[in-house]
Amino acid sequence: MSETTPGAAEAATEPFRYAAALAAEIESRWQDVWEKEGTFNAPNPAGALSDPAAGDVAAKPHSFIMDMFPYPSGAGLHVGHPLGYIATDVFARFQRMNGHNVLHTLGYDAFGLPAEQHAVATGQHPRITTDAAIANMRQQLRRLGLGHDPRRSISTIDPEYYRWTQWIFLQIFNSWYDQETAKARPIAELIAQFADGSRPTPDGRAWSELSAAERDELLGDFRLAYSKEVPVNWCPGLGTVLANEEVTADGRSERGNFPVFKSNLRQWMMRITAYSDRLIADLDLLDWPEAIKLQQRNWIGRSEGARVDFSVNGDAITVFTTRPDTLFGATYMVLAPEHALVDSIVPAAWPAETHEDWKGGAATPAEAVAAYRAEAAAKSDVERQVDAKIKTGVFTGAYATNPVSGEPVPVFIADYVLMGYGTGAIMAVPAHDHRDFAFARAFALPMRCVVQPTDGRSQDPHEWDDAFDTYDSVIVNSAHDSLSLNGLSVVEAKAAATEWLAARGIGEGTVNYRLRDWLFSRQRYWGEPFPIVYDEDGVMHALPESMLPVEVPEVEDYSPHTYDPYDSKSSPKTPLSRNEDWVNVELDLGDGVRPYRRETNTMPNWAGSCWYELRYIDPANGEKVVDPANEGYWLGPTDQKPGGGADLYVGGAEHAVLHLLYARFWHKVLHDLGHVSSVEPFHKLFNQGMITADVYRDERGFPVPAAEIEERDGKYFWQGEQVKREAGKMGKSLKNAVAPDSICDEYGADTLRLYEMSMGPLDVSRPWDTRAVVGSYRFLQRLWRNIVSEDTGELVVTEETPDEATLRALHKAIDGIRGDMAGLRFNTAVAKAIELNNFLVKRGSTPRVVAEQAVLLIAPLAPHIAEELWRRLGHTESLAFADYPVADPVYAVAESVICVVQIKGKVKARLEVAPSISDAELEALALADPAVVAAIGDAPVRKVIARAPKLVNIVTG
RNA sequence: GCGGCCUUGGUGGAAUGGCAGACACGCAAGCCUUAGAAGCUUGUGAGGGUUACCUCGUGAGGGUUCAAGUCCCUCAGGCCGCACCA
Repeated sequence: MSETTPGAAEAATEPFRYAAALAAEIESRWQDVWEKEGTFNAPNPAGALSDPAAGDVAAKPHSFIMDMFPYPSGAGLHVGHPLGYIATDVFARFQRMNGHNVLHTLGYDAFGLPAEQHAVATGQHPRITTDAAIANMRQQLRRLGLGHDPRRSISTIDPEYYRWTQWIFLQIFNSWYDQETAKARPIAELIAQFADGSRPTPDGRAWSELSAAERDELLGDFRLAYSKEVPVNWCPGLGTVLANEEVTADGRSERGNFPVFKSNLRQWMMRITAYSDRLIADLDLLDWPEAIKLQQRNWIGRSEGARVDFSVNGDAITVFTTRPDTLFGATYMVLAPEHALVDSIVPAAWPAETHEDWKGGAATPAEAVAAYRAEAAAKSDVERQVDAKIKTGVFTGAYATNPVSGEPVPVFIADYVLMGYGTGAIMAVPAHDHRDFAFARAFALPMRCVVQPTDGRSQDPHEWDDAFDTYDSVIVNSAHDSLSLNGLSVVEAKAAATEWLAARGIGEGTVNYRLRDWLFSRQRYWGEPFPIVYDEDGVMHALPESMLPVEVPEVEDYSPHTYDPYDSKSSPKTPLSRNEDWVNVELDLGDGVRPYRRETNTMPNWAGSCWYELRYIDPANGEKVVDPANEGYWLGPTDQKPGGGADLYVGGAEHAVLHLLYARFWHKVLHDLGHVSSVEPFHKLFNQGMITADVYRDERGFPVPAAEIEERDGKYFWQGEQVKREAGKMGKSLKNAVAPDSICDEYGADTLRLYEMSMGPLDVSRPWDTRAVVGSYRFLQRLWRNIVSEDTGELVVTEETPDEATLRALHKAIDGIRGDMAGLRFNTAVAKAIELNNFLVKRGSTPRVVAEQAVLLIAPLAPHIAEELWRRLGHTESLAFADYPVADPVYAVAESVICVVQIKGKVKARLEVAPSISDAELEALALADPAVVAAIGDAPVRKVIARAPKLVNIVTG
């Protein structure tokens, strides 16, 4: 490739030409200047990063512009990765030129699975491979000329960073959610309530009578971070448990694509569910894409309904339903197989006349239940979903009583009812629910129609093909002495039924959420250790702040303990537990030196990214997670940002319910506890699209190197063989990755930046086309040529006063580009800059004042060439803080506009008119135009619409 | 199944309800060059006409409007999210 590189060939013969060699020289020189002078260091109002020389920064407008920080992969970057970084950099530079104090930096999210897997594969310690990957990435990104504040570039694996991750964990651990005030409070305040009796303990004993273990257990039910045995997603192939958000729709791990099983394990959880309502409500404060807000709302899944108690042999089974109006139609019940009440309701023998199909072939109900449970537990989530259409289950042998009809209803267990949602038990209304209908058909259960069908079917469900689940109808067959729902609409009946239940103490209106608590522990080496130890009695102790950070220990063997991916009976083992020297410690936690065992789970890789925006603000603060003065300055709420948060956050939409939900949750806890003034971490969110690339596959379907494809007559060949082309992601595995370095080598970083920004709107995916990059390169060459001679390197700008046409072209460009920049419409901003430049090319010469404005206009997009031209135009200061051009309204409006005259919507004439012309004048002018008169002919004019100054439409006939 | 988004020349894309196709790639012709590459100039939605110019045209069909790529409805195709969530 190097032989055909244009820059290399030209460098020797044309030293003054803006080609690769000159671009490379300019770019590395300016990158050095920026670094040496600390051009992009943003002063804080307080602390180590404040700068007296910067004046009163508090009085300056300021912007905090962020990227979702990268995971440093060993594979290196392709051109798709920096798209967002370039976009935020362009905007950050634009805002800086608008006088803003701009905080813009980039850190590294470096704990996590891939680094560990890479380390295991190469036999190198994860810290070594991760550091190497970060160094490589810094190198690649530096070439792009990103204006970052290097002092703020944190890394999550730095002990000085994760000591604060652990500190925040302790804040969360030492808090509980007070439903009364709807906010987190220190756990000490709850203990005080128990101690002084203002809050009774569950069993009524005094707090002082409880053992340490009992107190521990009780507080665990309140803490926002707690350890508990719960059904979790166990992934034997990875050897770790996973959060719900990390499991794909088809029941596999997002990383590695291994099957995931439900397993009851003691794990760390975060009580994110306490914040369900606030996480939904505060979305209204945010300037986020509606699609992302919707995804978060759906993920939290608020649904209003009722809890209803069904009695079984004196016990009550509580169900959650969104349709209390159909209570009369509940003809059986289903519990999740894991439901705690199952064992207590199962009778010794099958009731007389039990349907054979209900028994699952077992001699007793207990055997049937045991067999079904075993079967369900062995199923992976994948299998469970594949089998979703076929309803399975067994009868428990018990009957419950329908609270409104008083009828006995059989109680089943079935895996279509999930333990994790609602109460893990349902009332089944087969006539009006598709799943219940299918189950009832399979087990020959009775059905009752209680909602009047509106599609012509009869009221006998046994004649139906499927359930009738429309809300837009009225209730029927639903009355007894004290309650009649007949004739009520669905909405009215819901309220009436709920009220009736509440009055009798057997139910109440309630809200249920799909969101579950966040599974927060992983069986990994390469993550933050928990600042938790256990004493000899197994009682948990949080370490004091003074013992932070708990460093990741150096070990011989850091590989995870993985299993056969399908071995659902396996259970997790933590790599840290192998290291007895580290696990067993002697500490003085206030009552003398005692032996303790450390917690050996580690935090998930999301932990570090849950709060990094706070550390960007105050990276060197050793006293606090962030100085309130600095937090308030950069993130504090304002009229424009009612919840506060970073001014712009750019990243991929794939984090919609992972990182973005977790980070909002942590931020709210820190807010409640008084550590931050902002309620939300990110005010404006922008999702950039993906850069896609053609994938070429051979006959066997394997990708072949895209760079080696030859195209002939619309067909594609690799090494003489015809191959197929398809659209795909860009990446190493598809052999179509293009490295930013290769584009920089061939054209320069400014060309790459410009090309990426001009490919299309930032928020949509677009295909990479290496051939098209040359267009951006040519533009920069023409810009250069308008200002500097290619033959001599001398300035060629003229000292003339620009004529009016030139001023109009300039100010029209300024006006348009300014608006486009502010709206992140960089593609059209580039187009307008090219138009201005093309105008100057045609003009034949460039007046100095116009050249300077053009250079400033393009500076955020192509900063190196702009700095160089600015310097050559005689300026000694960097243009990073020069004022961005402002359009003069006198010239931004065209002197004359072409008005189109339409007759019945078809253009018949064009008039050149002043922009200030009135509708009436324009109408008169149009009707007098000979072409218009001719076109109208004899037809009567029925109506004339004039929209000065651009359009007149004459309606005839 | 539920929810959301998208569909414009050969390609990427542009168009506050007001001249569809800005800008760029590609392609074609020309200039330059020993030749190529690079660069420069001109042209480039489709069809018709010698020119002026005419007709058609934004996935398909319908509607609202003086006027629709843009707003509404139906349908098709594609993408994304959720999914046995009671």
